[in-house]
Amino acid sequence: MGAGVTIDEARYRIGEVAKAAGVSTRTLRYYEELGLVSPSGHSPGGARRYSENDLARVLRIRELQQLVGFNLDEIKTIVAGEARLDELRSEFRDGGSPQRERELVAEAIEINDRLREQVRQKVSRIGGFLEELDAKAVRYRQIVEEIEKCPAGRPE
Amino acid sequence: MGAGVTIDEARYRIGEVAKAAGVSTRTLRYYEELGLVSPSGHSPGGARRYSENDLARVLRIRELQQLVGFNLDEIKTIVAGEARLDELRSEFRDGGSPQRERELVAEAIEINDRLREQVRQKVSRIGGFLEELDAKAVRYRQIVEEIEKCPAGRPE
DNA sequence: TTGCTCCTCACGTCACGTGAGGTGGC
DNA sequence: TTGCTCCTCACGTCACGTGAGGTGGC
Repeated sequence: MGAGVTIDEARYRIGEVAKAAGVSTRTLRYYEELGLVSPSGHSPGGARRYSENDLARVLRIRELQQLVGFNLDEIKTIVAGEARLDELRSEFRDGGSPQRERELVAEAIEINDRLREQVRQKVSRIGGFLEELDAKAVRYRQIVEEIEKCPAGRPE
Repeated sequence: MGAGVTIDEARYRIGEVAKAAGVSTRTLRYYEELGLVSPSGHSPGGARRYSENDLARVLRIRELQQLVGFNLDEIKTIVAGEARLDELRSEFRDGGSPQRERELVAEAIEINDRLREQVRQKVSRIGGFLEELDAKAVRYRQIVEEIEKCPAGRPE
């Protein structure tokens, strides 16, 4: 059922995807084991072949993992929601039921808003941390100046 | 040798420190095992007693771990450098050799600057990610509007 | 044919989580 | 004395790292 044409060709080897995403091949196989990203195809000999879309998924997973700090189980839920949204896009072009469209977009908005809130908090926390480091840098420079001014020790 | 007076009293139980730092008691014992933070004292019965300073160390470790993404081995190096700087402060007040002071401050500045650079990069990356999420949020809202405008399906 | 990359086990590691079984402190 | 918290093993888990030993593709 539906069009079986492969729009996004699977031509990247696992090592190429690993390098592009900054992960190990072991990591990609582990993600596949967990059902997070599977190669869109295989070579006749059984080697994994990834598509451009597969690589994008891996990059997305890394962002959620390293920048937001989700574990792979939470990430699985999020990317599943986003995959549903991709389905929606096809349905939308094919003129699916507007009722269902509304539902799916509402769901996507909810996922995205929750994510935004968490990332905003993270940005704020790490921004505060950076300010502390900057303040420290200023203080250190002042200490250096003080040492230079009285080279023979401290005047009580 | 030196003053043996405990300036910073060790009066917090492990559970209190754990709660205040948002970690488990297991985590605190693990940090101790690695030589990252040890309780400043013990009860007669052998229970750990932490000082205000110990808690600050734990919070510091968490920042470096969660916000910057260092592993515990890297963190050990950093906090060791900062501990040396605390030594410097005592030495400085006691009027130590200005030569040695200069060296230690220079070292502290280097550690701090490296840290700042990494955090800055992180801030920039996560900031970009947040912008993407914001853009997505706008797009989703536009899609909702479009659906509302043509409730009978898509024209063409 | 020679390298290089790929494959599947499978054990190791880091940063803890989670009981098991027992003792301490207001 | 009753809870609650603490103690030390010690095995489990998550997200991979790291070979072992063998096959595939330009």
